[in-house]
Amino acid sequence: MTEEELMLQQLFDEDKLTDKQKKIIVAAIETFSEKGYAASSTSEIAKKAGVAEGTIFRHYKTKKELLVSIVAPLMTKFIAPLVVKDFNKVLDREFETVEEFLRAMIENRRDLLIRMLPVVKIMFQEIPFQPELREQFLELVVKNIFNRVEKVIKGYQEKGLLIDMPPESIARLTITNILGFLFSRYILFPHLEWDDELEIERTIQFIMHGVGKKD
Amino acid sequence: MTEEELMLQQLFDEDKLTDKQKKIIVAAIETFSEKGYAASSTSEIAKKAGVAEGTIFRHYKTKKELLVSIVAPLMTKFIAPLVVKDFNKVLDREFETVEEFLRAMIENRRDLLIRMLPVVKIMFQEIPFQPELREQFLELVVKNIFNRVEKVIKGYQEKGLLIDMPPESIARLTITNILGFLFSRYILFPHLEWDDELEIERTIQFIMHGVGKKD
Amino acid sequence: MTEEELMLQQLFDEDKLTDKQKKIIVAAIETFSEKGYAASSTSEIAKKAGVAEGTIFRHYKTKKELLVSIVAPLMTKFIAPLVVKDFNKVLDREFETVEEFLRAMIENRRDLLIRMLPVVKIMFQEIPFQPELREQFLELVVKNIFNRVEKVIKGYQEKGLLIDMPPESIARLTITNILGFLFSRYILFPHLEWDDELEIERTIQFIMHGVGKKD
Amino acid sequence: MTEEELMLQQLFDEDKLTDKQKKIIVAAIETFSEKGYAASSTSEIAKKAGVAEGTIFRHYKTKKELLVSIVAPLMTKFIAPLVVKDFNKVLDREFETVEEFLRAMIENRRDLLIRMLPVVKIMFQEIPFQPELREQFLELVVKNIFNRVEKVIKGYQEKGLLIDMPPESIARLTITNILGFLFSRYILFPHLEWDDELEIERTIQFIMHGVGKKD
DNA sequence: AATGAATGAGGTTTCATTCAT
DNA sequence: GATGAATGAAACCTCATTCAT
Repeated sequence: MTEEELMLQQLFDEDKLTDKQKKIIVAAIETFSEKGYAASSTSEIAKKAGVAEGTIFRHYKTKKELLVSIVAPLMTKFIAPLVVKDFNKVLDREFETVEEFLRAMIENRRDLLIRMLPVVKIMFQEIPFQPELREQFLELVVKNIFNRVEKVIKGYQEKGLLIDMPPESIARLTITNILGFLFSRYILFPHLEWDDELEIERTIQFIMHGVGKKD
Repeated sequence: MTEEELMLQQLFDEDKLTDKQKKIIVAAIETFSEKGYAASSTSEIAKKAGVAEGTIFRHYKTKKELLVSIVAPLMTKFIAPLVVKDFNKVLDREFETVEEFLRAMIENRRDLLIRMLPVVKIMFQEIPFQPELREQFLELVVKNIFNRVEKVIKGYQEKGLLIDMPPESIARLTITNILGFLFSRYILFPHLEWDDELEIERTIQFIMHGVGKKD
Repeated sequence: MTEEELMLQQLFDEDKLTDKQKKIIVAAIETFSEKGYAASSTSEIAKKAGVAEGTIFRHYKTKKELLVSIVAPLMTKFIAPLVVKDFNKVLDREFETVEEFLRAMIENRRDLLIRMLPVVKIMFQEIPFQPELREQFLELVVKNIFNRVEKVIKGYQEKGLLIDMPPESIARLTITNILGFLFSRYILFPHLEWDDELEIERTIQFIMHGVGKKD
Repeated sequence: MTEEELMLQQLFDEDKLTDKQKKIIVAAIETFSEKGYAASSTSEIAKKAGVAEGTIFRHYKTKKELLVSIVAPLMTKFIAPLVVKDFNKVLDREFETVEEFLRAMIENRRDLLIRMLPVVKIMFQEIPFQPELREQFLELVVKNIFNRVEKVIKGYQEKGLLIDMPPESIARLTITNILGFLFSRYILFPHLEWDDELEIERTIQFIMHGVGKKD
């Protein structure tokens, strides 16, 4: 419960939520994440939250609104550091090498992603089926991240630190590897033993140098 | 319809399916893929297939059996070339470089994956929620592929064509990038314009050399 | 039950209704008529019909569709004799006086209206709230009846048997009195004692001569 | 709002209503009239009134009490002039002809009826379903009006101004026509164009002389 | 083999009403 | 007096599954 409240703080601290609302959100996240949105029943969520079923619908007009209200804040939270003014200037100054930049970004967002893992899971599960989520995701995350990240990539390309592949491809491949690691690590095979720091290092190394032997 | 029948041939040719069964499977694949398993109703599938609701349950005892009967064959089909005897010897002889091997593997399985895309989508959507599927997937695909692929990787490492990272990490990173491309290309953003051949080339290049400039 | 089935025969004989469907309709008519559409629950109707609640929704997609499917046939049935070809010619020949015509019309439709009384009640209760019913009513009943009746009225006016008031006003006033009688007789005060033949005679007399004393 | 307040003054001036109560009543009348009592929700009324849901139940114990508190005053208001002492003497002196009497009565109550139309609509809609209202209506309106009106009719019959039909029939037919006009005019087809004065004249003419040509 | 009417459990949502603040 | 969060019963409706034909 403590951990869930911490997670809620991260996602929802700005809103003033009543006690019951918090319980509903925690229960909904847990249920959606375990069984998927469509297979979760509001009655089950209500029971798990210790709340009358009607209470859910007093706060969220529909079940889908409950879903969106859970997933949407994650998106804005996730891109938060990217919408800080003068983002790239800061980056240029702070990180001399791409490795440092990658390591900082991964560290920076990893905590959030891990803590939000159930919500992240819900988000990726439902994006293919919920047009609202898809639009929000494209609007908030894809446009923002890709725009900003492409600028950063161009900067490093001009410094001669990255190859001349189109920035959007570099962005796609890089993000794929970061999410792919997290996905394997925390969603597909969480029960295997992982040396996180080592795997992150390997992922960064892979992104930078591939797996081919330089000779 | 012709395309769907072709797809069925690929997946189900060994079974003798009646005409109605084929229609049911085609309709189920389409519906599960569009709306997800839990959000698809058997009545909708029956309507789309042009059969009576009862007919579905004559062939598949439950809705879940219908799901499994659709997804399971894909897994065996997918790993088919890997279970051929002397798989790695064949590989060793045929491919002198890792690039060639990767290109061949991607080309070889890509057609199947793309043609089966709706089924692939269903598979990945439902694996987290259906223990039966998860077990089958781990047993058939993960163990088989990783075992075999690790052997191949070791072979190339001995030839000095791959870096000394542990084989399972190389496998993970490589597969992540291939699936990551297919996922972005066909599931997340199928409506964007893609130059497939080019992106595959870039993915292979990325796997081999990363994005850092060699100097 | 026998009477309800007779009523159903009148209203629905052309459709092939299953046994359960008939029971649903009978129960729905009874319930809607007693409590009003909005205050009737589908579960109550199902219980009264001796049917599972789901069965109602197999035949009628929504509760409103059930309402419409009950009321709509009444409208077409009611105007049936008016859409017979050469309606007015027949009338002209058969009835020399307006009184005879009125008496014939009242007799002719009265049976139907009385037998259908619960449905008639439902219809008038719901027309103000259900746009679908209102439109159907205007389209089928008002346009048809008024058009035809106005022709008849003009015929009698040309013969010098009716005063020169505009036909639509004569129609409105006449219909008002017929329905007003039936409404008072069967809906407002059914428990009072009525001499039907006498009241009909008085209503006709009233329509023809008013209540003012001719001197 | 001004018009609604005027209407409220007419109906409710004797009670000391708080500001919120007035808003609740106005909102309830509007909602009940538009959608019917059973299909109106207290939450919608509260929203429309700009008060909290609980506030309604502070003033009216149940939803039905709210209904009754709206409709009941109309009944007493409506029969007000009829319960004035020496009603018929006054009438006898003032109106030499039945036409004048009818015209005066219609004019006199028409304003009230039109202004109160939403409440009238509610009243007629709900009388068949609410025993309380039905009893009140029978007690206050029917008995009072019929008793008094029959006396008036007998007076005119003795003067030789009305035919010898039983007074209750004359009353029924007359009232039918007046209400029938108002019902058609304001409830069934309010959107059609009407020449009110003309229709009233025709209704009076019809009541007095019918539609048969005197020859 | 195929149908489709029927089921009843369970889904989401609405609602009148209560009560702590 | 007023609020509005909370309730839980009941509303409408959906659905996987069964079974007589």
